[in-house]
Amino acid sequence: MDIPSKYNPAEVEDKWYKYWMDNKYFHSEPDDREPYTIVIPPPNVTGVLHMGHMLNNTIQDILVRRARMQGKNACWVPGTDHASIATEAKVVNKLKEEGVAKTDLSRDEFLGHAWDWTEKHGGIILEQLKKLGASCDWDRTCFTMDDERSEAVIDIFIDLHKKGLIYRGVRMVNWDPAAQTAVSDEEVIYKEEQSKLYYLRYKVEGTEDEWVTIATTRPETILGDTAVCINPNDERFTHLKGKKVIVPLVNRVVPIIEDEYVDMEFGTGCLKITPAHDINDYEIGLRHNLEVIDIFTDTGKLSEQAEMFVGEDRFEVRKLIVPELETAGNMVKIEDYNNKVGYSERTSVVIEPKLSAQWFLKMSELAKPALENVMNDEVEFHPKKFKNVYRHWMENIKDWCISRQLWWGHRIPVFYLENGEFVVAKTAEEALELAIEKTGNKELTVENLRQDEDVLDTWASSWLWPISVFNGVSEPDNEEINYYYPTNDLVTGHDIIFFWVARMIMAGYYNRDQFPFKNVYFTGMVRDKQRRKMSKSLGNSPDPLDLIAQYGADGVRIGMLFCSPAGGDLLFDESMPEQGRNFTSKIWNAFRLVKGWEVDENIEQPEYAKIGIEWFQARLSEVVTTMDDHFSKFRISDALMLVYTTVRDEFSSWLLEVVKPGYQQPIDGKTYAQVIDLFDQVLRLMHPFMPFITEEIWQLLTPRKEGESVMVAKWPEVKGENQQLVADFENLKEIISGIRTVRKENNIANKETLDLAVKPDEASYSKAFEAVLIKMGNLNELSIVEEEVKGAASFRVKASEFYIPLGDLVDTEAELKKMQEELQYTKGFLKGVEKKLSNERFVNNAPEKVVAIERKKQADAEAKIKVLEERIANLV
RNA sequence: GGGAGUUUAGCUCAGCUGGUUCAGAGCACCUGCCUUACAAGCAGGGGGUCACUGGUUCGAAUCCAGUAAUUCCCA
Repeated sequence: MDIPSKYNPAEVEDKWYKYWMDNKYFHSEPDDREPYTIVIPPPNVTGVLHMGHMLNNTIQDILVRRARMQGKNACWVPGTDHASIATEAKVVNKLKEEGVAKTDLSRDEFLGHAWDWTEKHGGIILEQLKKLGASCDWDRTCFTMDDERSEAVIDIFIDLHKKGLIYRGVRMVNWDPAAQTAVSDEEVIYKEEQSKLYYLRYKVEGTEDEWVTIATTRPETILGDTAVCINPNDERFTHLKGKKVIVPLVNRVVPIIEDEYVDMEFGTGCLKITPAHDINDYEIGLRHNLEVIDIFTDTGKLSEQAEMFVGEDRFEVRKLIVPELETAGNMVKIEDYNNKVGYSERTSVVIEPKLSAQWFLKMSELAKPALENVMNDEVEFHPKKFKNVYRHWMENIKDWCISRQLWWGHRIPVFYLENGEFVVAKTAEEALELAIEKTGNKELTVENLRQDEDVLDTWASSWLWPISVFNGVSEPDNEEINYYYPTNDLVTGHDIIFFWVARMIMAGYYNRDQFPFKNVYFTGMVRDKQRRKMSKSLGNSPDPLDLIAQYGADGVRIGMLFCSPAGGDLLFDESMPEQGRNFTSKIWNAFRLVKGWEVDENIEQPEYAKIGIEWFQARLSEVVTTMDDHFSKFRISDALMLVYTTVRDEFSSWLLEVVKPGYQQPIDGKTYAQVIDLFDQVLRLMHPFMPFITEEIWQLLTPRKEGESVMVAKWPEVKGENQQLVADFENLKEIISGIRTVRKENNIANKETLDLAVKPDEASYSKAFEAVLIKMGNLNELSIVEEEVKGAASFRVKASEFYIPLGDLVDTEAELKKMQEELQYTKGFLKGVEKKLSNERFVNNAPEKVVAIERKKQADAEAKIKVLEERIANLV
């Protein structure tokens, strides 16, 4: 076999991905095996793969591949969401560039363009996930706006409305003037900004020169003022009670009202009230029955109601109104001021609080089981700390504004009659029936009904995702939903815990009285080395596909995970995939070594090989146990680190070096077969993390049948456990390490053989390992002695002593110094132990096991001190 | 303003029920080595007042209180 000296991921990856697809290994159908299910957090249909997706999907793939190897019926459902606002914004922009305004198009025409866009760009991201090795069941790919998913959204709307949980109300919403839609509280990002605080004075009605000064950051909103408010407890303003003031410029007379909301410390203690454009003012307005004057249009320009600057942009007006106020004598002063301004997450324009009629979903009842079952760990969060965050949000939950003033999305299934009443129905025809029933007017036609223009929030479809991908909303008793639901694990960023995770849990309990997933694994954010978020505008985000091309998918996958503790941020740096790639090289070279051996079936298995293999099998069992433990606790990066060190240290540096035949010598058949088997086991452990290289090597390691694959091979089981063997081997490693140190300190090359004399202590020296010791130490002779050896370098492992005769070379001074230091340290150590043991309360109160350990430490230290003291005495 | 988290080696972080190998890992650094699979490597090595102050305990990185720094979420 001709094995290339360098592993070439580009050649290998596409080949095996195709092989897996051709063999339908990713595909799942319900059967009698235990299911293991993950639904993908659907990425935006028009998005491209970024580093966050890489992390997220790598983790999902690891979980799903391992489950598959454990014999479960693993099903990872992929898909995308339609991202109402973001996609519509992109389509609007594209049309604009072509000289077409959205307002020139009919709804259907616009949706045609949106679907074109979706078909052109949608799915790119899923194709990119294939490059990463994602083992999704692509036959199940879903889209939040495909027929089944759309039906689910409409059905659930109708159902929730029937149960009285959906209502229409006029509320202050977060208005995005660019997208011209309401957005949820979660979609508003507050940023601290340097702005100005304007002090304006309003003349008191009926006085010549009496004024009231207020402070505001938004002077343009005075045009919508309908009151000035003072705190009833504020003695400074007692004289103003019951009076009226004149709003500057527009000269509207408005009342001075009293409300304890006003902070007496802030500004002047007087507050202007603009009920249409501030949530707090709105609530005060309701309490005091104030007029509401909406001075903005949906695009953020001044409306007719403003009376001035009509048609000008809101920020332009802020500049224009200041000189006007100065001229009119109303401007008292302007101060610098830091305040927080809300921006739309989608369009990055300043959010305008605006009154409008919207559809809301009542949350309090839905939240109850969702909160309870997270707090009692029915649904487990990893890491646990997110339970706090979740609880806080759930306990203060507000109704969810689910309507969006957009066209791209699920149109609200509400049909208005001409008299303003409405019916809720799946289709216009059904709506007509209901309308006739409601009005008793048989003359009604579809023409008399008008469907609500708005669509539903994207999350109103995403929250059904774990159910709707199995069509479990519209057909709640179908075979698939019964088999795959609830799903096992959800892997997602902690930034969408409210948007999505919380709402999915609510939907799960509402629809099926069952959690949607057992575990939620929250990943951190991928940031750059300076802890900045990866973003397009900063240009600090590498293109994942470039990274894959450069380092291989396996290298990128494990590179990302090396530094990715659960829930912690990941500080990405190119050295990470580089380290990942280096590790793939390491494995490749180990493979080349093994496959390069010539096998001779006539040779007996050497003792060293027999022991080395027994040891590694025992050690591997420990590793499997620890791995399973790590996975059960979602310590994915710990699991990876364990694989990494096992391959590099235990497998390559110890096992392979131990069994390796001499230069140009053949290896015996038994050892070879056993090493191949152990290599196979190791590849299986590595496979979920690095699927491609493990498949390549696994296929080349030994002849395989068509259709076999490491990805469906059995996950290694614990066998050949032997704690004593592993512990003894650790002593052996220390001895060999001691020999290496002696070589180094005395400049003795590795190829020069040495003699070693051992003054053994039973507990720390096992004769069974001598064959390995001779080989790994490159020893000429190994002898057991009862007395110390003079003229030799020495070292100790536990209470065993080792001598390497060096004749004249030995530096007695240095030896002595070394031993004195060792003695001093051990004495100090012993002192600490003795202090503990002489404390009666320790001996009486501590568990027996702990005391026994201390006694053992004491005995070991005493033995070592004795050895050292004798040796020093003889040297002096 | 309210709440939560974090603080352990130069960096990023583990440290699980207080007790062994409790002060660890990876990276970075330093020293050897082109040794026969691997220099994208191997063999070694140095480095920490576990933020600070107190408390509980036979025993604290670990539990409690306070202080400081810092991050995030919410308003």
